[in-house]
Amino acid sequence: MSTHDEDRTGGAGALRGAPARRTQAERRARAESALIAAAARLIAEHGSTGVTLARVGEEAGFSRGLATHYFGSKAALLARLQEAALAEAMASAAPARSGAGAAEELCGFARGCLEGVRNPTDLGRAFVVLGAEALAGASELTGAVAELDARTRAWTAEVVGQGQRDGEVRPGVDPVAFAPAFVGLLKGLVVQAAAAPEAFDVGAAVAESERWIRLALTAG
Amino acid sequence: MSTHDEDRTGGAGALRGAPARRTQAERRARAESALIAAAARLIAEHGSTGVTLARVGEEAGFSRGLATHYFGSKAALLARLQEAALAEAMASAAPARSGAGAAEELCGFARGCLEGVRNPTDLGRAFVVLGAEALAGASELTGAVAELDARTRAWTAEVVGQGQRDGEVRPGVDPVAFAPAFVGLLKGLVVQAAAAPEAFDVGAAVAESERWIRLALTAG
Amino acid sequence: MSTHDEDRTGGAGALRGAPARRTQAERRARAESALIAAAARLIAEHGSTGVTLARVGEEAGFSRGLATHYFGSKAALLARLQEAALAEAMASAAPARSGAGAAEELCGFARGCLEGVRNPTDLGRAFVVLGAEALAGASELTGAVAELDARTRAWTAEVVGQGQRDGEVRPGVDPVAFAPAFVGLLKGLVVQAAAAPEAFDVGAAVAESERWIRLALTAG
Amino acid sequence: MSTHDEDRTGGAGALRGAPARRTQAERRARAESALIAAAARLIAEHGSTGVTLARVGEEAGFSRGLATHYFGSKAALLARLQEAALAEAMASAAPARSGAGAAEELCGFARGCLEGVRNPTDLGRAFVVLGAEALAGASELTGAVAELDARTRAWTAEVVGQGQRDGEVRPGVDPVAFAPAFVGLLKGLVVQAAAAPEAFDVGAAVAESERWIRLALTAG
DNA sequence: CATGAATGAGTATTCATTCAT
DNA sequence: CATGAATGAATACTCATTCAT
Repeated sequence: MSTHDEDRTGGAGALRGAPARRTQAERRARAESALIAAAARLIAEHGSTGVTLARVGEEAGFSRGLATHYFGSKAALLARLQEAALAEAMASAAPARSGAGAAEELCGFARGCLEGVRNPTDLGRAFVVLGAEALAGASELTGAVAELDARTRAWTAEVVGQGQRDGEVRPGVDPVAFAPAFVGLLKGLVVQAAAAPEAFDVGAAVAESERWIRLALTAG
Repeated sequence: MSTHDEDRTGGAGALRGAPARRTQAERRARAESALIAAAARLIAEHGSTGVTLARVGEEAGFSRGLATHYFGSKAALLARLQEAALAEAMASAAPARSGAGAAEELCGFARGCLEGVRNPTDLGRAFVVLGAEALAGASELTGAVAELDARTRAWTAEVVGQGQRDGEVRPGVDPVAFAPAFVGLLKGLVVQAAAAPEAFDVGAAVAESERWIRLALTAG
Repeated sequence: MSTHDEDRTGGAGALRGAPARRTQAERRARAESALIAAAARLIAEHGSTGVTLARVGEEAGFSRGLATHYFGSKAALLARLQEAALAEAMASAAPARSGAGAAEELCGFARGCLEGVRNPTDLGRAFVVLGAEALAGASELTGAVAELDARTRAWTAEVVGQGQRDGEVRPGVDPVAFAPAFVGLLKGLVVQAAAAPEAFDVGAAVAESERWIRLALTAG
Repeated sequence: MSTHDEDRTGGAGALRGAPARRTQAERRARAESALIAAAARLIAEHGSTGVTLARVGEEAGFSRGLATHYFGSKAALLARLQEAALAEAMASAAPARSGAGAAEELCGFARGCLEGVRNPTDLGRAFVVLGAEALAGASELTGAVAELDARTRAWTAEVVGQGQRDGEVRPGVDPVAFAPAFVGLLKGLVVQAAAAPEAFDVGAAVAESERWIRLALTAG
């Protein structure tokens, strides 16, 4: 195909060749994205049981068979979806150090997490749902969730340790024990909010959580 | 059949009638319990997808049709299971006040929760699994989980408020904001531990959490 | 693409034109052969169910769509394959008369058949498989197999008749009745050997068969 | 049905338990037989590819799902069918010794086989078809076919050996080498006749085969 | 009361085929 | 000419549910 284009366009062949290929590839990539987005939407709304390959195809505006055609199996589709969702989650899991103090950095992360609860993306919700279902142990996502947790804990412990070296954090604090409590506090809030967003004042809960974090870093 | 026989045997009807009925009712109750226990086991091990009415019957040592016969539909069986699991969970959700101080009461509850992670019951695991799947909103369990959370938060706030009236808890603390942070901390730890029990030191994390709770109750 | 290049390079058109076309035709013929060979391989290994148009293309080292592009439909591909396999089989079905005596000619043919069992070609195996499946009557190959049998019988009868005219074969033998027995003996041995090559001594069986054939030609 | 009868016949209550069960079991057994018969019919006519679980159910006069319900998978259904067909085939494969002479016994068997070609049962045709398809090596029937062949060869060798001990068969004949030739002759005739019943005179071919067999047993 | 036979709807998956590039 | 994107029909298999015994 690139040859055809080059044959036609003549001169600027060097630039044209790629687009021709990209057209097919683009079509494919675009359709794949659409399918994954559709799958995320469906999972976010109906759980992974509510997702069928046929529905994914139709939700994305294609035929019933396309999702199967691309991903081969439902498991593969879910795997791809998890990959995408995990990448999105990972991006925020261990953010680059901002250079602010430890307390500020941790509290900023906490606010970011809860903000994600208020304006969730389909992919984010799908990740939560899949992660939750993975608790049954049936899924391969279990490992991914565990890794994400571990990564966030490691980042937390590092921030706390740095705060100690900077003299901001009380020396008696054990960064390694601190981390799971911190991660737990956030996860627990997120899960509560996900189950019943209106049942309590999320803003106040975040503020209270920040109070806890600052106390845990500095008080004895 | 045994009823038929006993009905027919007539004679000592006055004496026989009640026991016979109780025997029937007991048998029924016993079989139902066995079915629910089997369902809990299956869900705990294979997730809610792995549960079929036929398998429940066989897992319980009965025929393939019995679960349908008793519960009528799969939805009804799951509802009954949720009910049972919820009852078990509720029992520990808002424990009777022990009379100890607020900090001690909350920390004791925290230790109890994490203990539950270490020695889980089938019903408990089934509840976690169903609750997790309920996040998708597809299930009717969502409401139950939310109610459980709410109840635990209410209990927490009450304990904190009582602590303030007793002078043990710092007056500046807002019990209503405190509660979701407390519940979140526990839920988050439980979920982390459920996903990867060996990934971190649960005991140390619990100790650290107690430190946080005591600080949040008393420090400024 | 190389053709395009050649088309474009123009210049020596008179000389280039024909070769270019021949190259095209050759390429096509070569690709078709490769596709048919790939199909034969797949059928020989996995039965006709294991053959898909896409797999044939890939097995041959081309794209998934090429087999469809060339043959139009699966039926057409199988037809072409059968044609090719039949041609190969026919070549040995009624070999040119060697000029040896009838007994020697028939025994030589028998040895050749059994040799084919030991070193089968993909095309040969595909023919056996397709022919076997054709027994159900679903395929159009049934006729081809029958024709092949008929042709071999005709050749056999002719060899026997010639043997009678040469005085080598006993006059009482009916060539037309002799033929199906001869063909049956060979087919039956081939099939037995194909089903379980190690279950009996093929060499001894061939020797015994030769004894039968010589006796049937000469003894009373 | 039998229950109805017995219900009507009254009296013999002690006999009641079993029949009730038998009715269910009978229903099942009858339906299973009907399904297998339907499957045999379909395979005989359309080959194993033409057999669908749904079609089997409908052909048998039941629902589309019943075959799956009973046999669990298509492979299992085919296995059951093979079992049944093999049992039928085995029954004639190594018949009880008739006490007649070796030649008579073998020729009688040959006539029986060819007779089976003229009046085939669905199960018999299904066996031939499945056996033929098994040549591709994909099926598990390959082993069954091989075993059937081996058994027939063993019976043949035994008959020949006994004939030698009786002085009817020439001592120089090797029973073990004789057997595959004999079995091959029959199989080959059967296959030729199956492919094209009208293409040659089966009766004459059988007579000629008998001539071969008698010669092979007695002539030098 | 209890069993299990029978049904049929739903779903994943395969694959020939059509069509755009 | 060649690739591969997209479709849709066919089919194996699962399972809740109904019904006969």
